[in-house]
Amino acid sequence: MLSESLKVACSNCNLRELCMPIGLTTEELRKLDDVVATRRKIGQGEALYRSGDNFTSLYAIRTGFFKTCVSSSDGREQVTGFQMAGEIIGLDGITSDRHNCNAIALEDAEVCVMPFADVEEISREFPVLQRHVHKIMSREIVRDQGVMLLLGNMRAEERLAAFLLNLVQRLNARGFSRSEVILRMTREEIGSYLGMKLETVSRTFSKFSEEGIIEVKQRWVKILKPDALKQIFDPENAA
Amino acid sequence: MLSESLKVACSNCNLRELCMPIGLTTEELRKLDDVVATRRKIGQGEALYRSGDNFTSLYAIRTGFFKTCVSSSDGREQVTGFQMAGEIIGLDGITSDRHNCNAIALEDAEVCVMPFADVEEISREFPVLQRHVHKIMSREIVRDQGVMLLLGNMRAEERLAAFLLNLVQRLNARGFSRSEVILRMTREEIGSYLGMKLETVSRTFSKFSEEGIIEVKQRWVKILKPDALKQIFDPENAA
DNA sequence: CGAGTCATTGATCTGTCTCAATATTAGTGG
DNA sequence: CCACTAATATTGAGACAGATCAATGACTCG
Repeated sequence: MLSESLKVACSNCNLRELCMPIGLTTEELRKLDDVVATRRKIGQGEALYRSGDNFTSLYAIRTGFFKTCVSSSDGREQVTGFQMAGEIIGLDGITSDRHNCNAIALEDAEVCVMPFADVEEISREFPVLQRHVHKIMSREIVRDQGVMLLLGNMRAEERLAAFLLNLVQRLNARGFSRSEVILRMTREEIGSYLGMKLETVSRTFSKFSEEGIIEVKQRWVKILKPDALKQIFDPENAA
Repeated sequence: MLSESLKVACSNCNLRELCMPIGLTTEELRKLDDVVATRRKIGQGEALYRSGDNFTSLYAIRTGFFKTCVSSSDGREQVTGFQMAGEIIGLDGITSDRHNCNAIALEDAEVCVMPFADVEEISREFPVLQRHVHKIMSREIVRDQGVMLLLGNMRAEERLAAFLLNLVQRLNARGFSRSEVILRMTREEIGSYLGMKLETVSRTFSKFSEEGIIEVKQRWVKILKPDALKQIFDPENAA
């Protein structure tokens, strides 16, 4: 059995229920395997791509954890998202054929390289895949709208609560614990994402901890009262 | 001559250099005319679509001015963007087949209705159009990243300066003045978009006015020193 | 012309930032 | 294996940008 060639196939990737192959037939999956021809490893702290780089491909994260960030000309940096296994990054490059943000690995990572020309070609052939690509882009737009709501309307505690819940929810969908997380990012990166200073992030963690809602020890966080967290950023709809 | 039928055609729409038909051949344009079969008028204050509505179509704005906004379950509203002639709205609905935000006309408006299934069909036929649709979605993602940078990193003055410059730049691309604007939105809507309270918006307008950078009289704004505005939110790269 | 919406301005309050000191952890080389 | 260094995290005290509360003014539209 060609275990090597099996490895690089979407058709038996254990992320296929989260990633690109979602809802495809065997036939469509086989075609997709041709698109995802190569893999790429990125060491911790390294960039998968940087703002200004030529755009050629989308990337499906196989393992590892990324942040994407934009920076203004005067050096201010804004983290625009954190991405994990099964998520697609690189969409920002399509408009101008150049990437518009940096994608940095927060731990050693591996991605599947999907040349965008090939993605488009196979999309023309398979409406199901075409729709899926569109949904992925639209999902990113909807996510961004949620971040705007967070940045524009919420207070520090609400932001951090929303952040934690979103993180564990996504990790849970990947088979990890719903209550324990090892954060892959620094307080500064969390703060940048949430529009607050690292000291405020740290203080807010401590506050939650004092209130018995979570337990924190540096990067390790345990959620003791998920409902209390929900109530913080969404008082009406707390479960 | 069938002046009526000419009117509903992309092929002789005066927005075709800004909107969907960008860069298409005559043949492709003719096909696009079939997609854009209908128009719809929306009165001031009315919704083109609301969060939760079934998603069926994208909309190209022909005339008028829109805001899009999301609201959290506890009633907080965040304006996520202001859209004008030639811009495409509705992309948020693709992921879940339901719209995820409200699109409200800020003045009487008319849109071209583009059933998304038709857009996808013609995209499969014409790679140029397919790429264009992808670029439109990617452009929205990049725009959203810019808003995140604004909301996460900038102070009130910087936000308002960036907002004004962006607005006149887009109006200018549509043949309007680069220095005078009639704002179509209230101070509260500007504030919601920029993550600040309406009083702060008003005060910041007044401050710019005192400094001789702009002239303001309610909804009417004249930009006297565009470079000074640029310098506020981008000290390094001011023209 | 009158009622309602929207904008401006003032006075005060507060959440978050800033500056600063200390503590913890991870990484490095002897 | 341990000391040393650099990076990261926590915590405190004080300052400030923007929020809040409140009153007045301007415009719009039936």
